[in-house]
Amino acid sequence: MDEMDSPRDPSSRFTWRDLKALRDHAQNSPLRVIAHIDLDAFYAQVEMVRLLQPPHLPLAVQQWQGLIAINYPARAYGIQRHITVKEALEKCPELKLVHVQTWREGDTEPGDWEAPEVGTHKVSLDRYRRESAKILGIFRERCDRVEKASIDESYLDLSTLVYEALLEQYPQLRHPPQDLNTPLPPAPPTIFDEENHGKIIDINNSQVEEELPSDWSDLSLSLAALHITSIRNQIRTQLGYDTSAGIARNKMLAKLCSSTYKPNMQAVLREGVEGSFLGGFRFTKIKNLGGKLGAKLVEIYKTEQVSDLLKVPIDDLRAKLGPETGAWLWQIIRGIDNSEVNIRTDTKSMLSAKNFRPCINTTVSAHRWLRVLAEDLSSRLLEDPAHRRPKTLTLQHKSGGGVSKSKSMPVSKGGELTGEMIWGMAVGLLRGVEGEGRCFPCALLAVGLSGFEGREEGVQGIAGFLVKAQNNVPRIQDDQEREGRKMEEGQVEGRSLGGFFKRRSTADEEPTPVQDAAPTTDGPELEEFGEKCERCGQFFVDKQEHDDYHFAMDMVAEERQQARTQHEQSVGHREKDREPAKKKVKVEKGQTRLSFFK
DNA sequence: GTGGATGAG
DNA sequence: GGCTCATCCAC
Repeated sequence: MDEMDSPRDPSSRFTWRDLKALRDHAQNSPLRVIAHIDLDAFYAQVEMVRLLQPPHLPLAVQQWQGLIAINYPARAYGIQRHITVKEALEKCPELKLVHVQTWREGDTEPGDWEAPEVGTHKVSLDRYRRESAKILGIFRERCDRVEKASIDESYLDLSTLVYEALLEQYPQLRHPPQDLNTPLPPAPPTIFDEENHGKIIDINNSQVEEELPSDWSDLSLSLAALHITSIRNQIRTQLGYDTSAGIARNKMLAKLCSSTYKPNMQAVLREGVEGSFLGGFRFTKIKNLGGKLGAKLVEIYKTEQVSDLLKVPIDDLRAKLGPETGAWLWQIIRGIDNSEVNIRTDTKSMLSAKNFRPCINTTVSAHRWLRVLAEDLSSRLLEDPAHRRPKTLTLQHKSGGGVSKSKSMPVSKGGELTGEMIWGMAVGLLRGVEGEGRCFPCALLAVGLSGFEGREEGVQGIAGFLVKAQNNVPRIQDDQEREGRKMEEGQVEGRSLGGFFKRRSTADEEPTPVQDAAPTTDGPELEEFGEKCERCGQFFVDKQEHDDYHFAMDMVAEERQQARTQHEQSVGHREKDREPAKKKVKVEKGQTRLSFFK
């Protein structure tokens, strides 16, 4: 049996250990299956569904005079992101334009104003956040490991699901031998078809079947692709949205994959073609190489092609980029990416910002805008299902000259964090800015909340928190060659040592102990810092600052009342963006064979 | 903990 | 370009 690479060699390239690693969604499992899903022209689709626009009509979402989302029919007219509304209409007079929702001062909720003015309104993305949450809900319903990457993108780790499907479909995999290094039994042939799996990326086309004998890796990808097809169908039938997806060994490849055949399409990157697939890309397309690090690479190596970088020895990369960044790059351009799918879904910070053009020049004006930002934040706070509180509040300020600075302060514990409280704190911080130097003219104000205490979802137990995800670190570290720690060569491990110890089979795993976590320090008996305010019950440290809060609050109280009555008069139509919108439910192909996953 | 940089969408 | 969000680092 010493014959190398015999085409008829029945044994699998994978071992039983690899199969267990798949079950445990280990980051280094060679059978790992990751999907990346994103929504096509997301904001535009949200408006199309809401307004019952037929899918073939051109539509764009507008923010002031710019476009922030353009649906595919509109793109066919050559309408792109950076052109103005005027230019877009010249290219396509029948273009349907929808402005994002906006707030005005005193509004208690954002509205659909036809022609909001940049001087008096602030945009609100709430509608898209809400739709995003619904979509995420479906992902999580169908997959136990979901990472929300942005408002319109998610990663799904399908490893455990695929493992379970494999066992169900191939019972011979249920009985592992003593020695886990034994090769798996031969895999049955895998047939991909575009109807059910999506596009199959094979660089050399027809030869692939010959060059790549089928193995369990193909089966894994196949099962994953079927599941993703089903999930995408669910998104379309329940919510009306088209998505694009990529299915591959890891996050980086999955993401590149999903963008290959947009829109409304998915692609599978088969085992064995990763190299040639990646080699064709400009490396600036790879995550973390789109900015300064990528530019630095271009400068050093005078190329943008991944294929050229493949010729550079690892030592050279490490010498020129620093040991960690160099090692990371060496791996990433070879398709090696062990970064984990991070199952955290609630956001860790919130920011509400407003650019001023032209700049604002008075404290009064600044206070009024802060009020709007604060109201935005407090309403978003209310929608947080976990009802969490931030630890820190930050005020950002950018002067007319472009100099930006930020100030932050702890958020004292207590009752509900209202818009007025947020506003009061922001006003206090602004006062600090004013004290330090030129505050006006002011080009930007932003208020942020961060340090949310996570009553985490707990669905996954604590396993995920024990792993520090050592291996995800691009960075430009010019001078400092701070070696300090080891982290050697290509093999960035970090995980999996405890893997087999910790986890039993998924079937007999005991319910994860969630709620005994520890009462933490939170609680009524906790001693508060500082002094308690007679008026509002808040605890404060800096009396001056807290007085400012009340001062500012009183000052604008009457203006607010005024603004409110104005608002009520002008609110004409405010159709809630409910509208079940049964859009285009056409018969979906490929549903029948997917049921085993459910 | 705070404030700046960087990167992404 | 405007608006969010995340992570890392120096202080």
